[in-house]
Amino acid sequence: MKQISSAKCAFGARENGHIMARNSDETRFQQQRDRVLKAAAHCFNRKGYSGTSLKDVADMLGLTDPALYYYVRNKEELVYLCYVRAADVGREAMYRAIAEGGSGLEQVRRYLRYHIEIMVGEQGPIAIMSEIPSLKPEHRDEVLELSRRHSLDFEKLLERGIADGSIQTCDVRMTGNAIMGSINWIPKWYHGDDAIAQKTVAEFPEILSCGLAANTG
Amino acid sequence: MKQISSAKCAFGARENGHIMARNSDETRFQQQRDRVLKAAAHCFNRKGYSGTSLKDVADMLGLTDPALYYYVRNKEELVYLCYVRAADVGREAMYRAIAEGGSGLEQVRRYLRYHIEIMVGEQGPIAIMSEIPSLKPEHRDEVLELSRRHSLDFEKLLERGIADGSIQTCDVRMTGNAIMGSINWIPKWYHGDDAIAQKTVAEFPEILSCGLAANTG
DNA sequence: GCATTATTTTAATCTAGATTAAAATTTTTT
DNA sequence: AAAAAATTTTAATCTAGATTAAAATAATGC
Repeated sequence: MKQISSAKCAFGARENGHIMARNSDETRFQQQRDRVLKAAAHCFNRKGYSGTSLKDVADMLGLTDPALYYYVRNKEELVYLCYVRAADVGREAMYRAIAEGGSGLEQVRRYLRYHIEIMVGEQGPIAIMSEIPSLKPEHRDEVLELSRRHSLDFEKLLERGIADGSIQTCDVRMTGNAIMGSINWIPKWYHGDDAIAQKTVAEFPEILSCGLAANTG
Repeated sequence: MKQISSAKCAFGARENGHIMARNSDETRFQQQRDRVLKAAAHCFNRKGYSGTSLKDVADMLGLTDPALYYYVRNKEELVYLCYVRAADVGREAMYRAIAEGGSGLEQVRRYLRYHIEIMVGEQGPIAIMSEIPSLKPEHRDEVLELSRRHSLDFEKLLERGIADGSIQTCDVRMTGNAIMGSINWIPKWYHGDDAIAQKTVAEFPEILSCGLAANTG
């Protein structure tokens, strides 16, 4: 009985925003839920949304499908949380990149590196946002909003670089679309090979930004 | 009765490769099926795979869902055909670009323009390949093969440009991943606005290739 | 060790939406 | 205009996989 209440409390915490865990039980719950989200992201990226059943996700964790309902209300919410998590890591990467200052171009490069490091690193896999439209309206709107805001933030970064002369004049909207597309597509071809992860982190940020640099001369 | 036979014939033609239509009836059948595939691509891109029912697709065409079974065996085949079509337009764009010759960089630029023109133009919408993993094995393997071959062809193009000095040395695999990701993601943000289509065709190829050009000097 | 709470399981439901069958309509052929 | 073929519809099924209920197990606090 109380477990439902506790679960509800945890859910409430999530729904209300970012309330700190009040005790170690909630922390454990959230840790487990994170494992669920990672497993789900892995399955969604590898088997597609319709191709992954809750059983697939549960199997990865050595659980049985109904156990997942202890952590999420339903499959829709599972997807939703995966997407919120994906948005979070992007925002986090950008936040860190900006906090460290430097020219616009430097910040862009750093953001790219951080975001990519996360996508191919420990914290991954990050779910590709393929099924936003089948989220329920409130969730869909929220994720779209997060996604839109991230794009706008990136465009602001580009504008900053144009303003400080480190980035050449360009259509920031289209440039943003291009670069974000590349990043969002990574999970399509990256499947956990460490060597490729290394290479991606080393090469990708440069590839994505080498066309941006202003001609200094 | 015979209608099934005729449908089978049409299916057989597709399965066997590229047999020309023997009479106008088959042409009409194929035209209608193309309309079905376009409608499906539109729905999949807008509503996600799991979010689009066959009824959604049928509604777009003023049909009823079972009517679609006259054109495709099942939903899986509908997706499969959408993806084959997507692969076709990419191959077609590359073929045209190469046929017109020029330096490696010129060919790359032309390919990008052609492919993008198709994606935001009349022939669109082109389905995003989000659900390859849930295709049945033979279909999945075929689509993956088409996709892989296209990537390799693009990498060859890059290598040609590097060889002839029009493109600066780079990791062609990663560069290909980056550029293809941008292109594949287009349907995520392009939703049929003609003005944006114009802009995309004008800006995108340049954005994607401006980092490639060798420093001539 | 007992009581309480948290977590997971087993065993049923439940349902949207894919699929099929048969009949009706429309088109083409002769 | 009748017959044959092509296309679409209406009316049922059918099923995988999500979801729920209740019970069982494990963990925690006292």
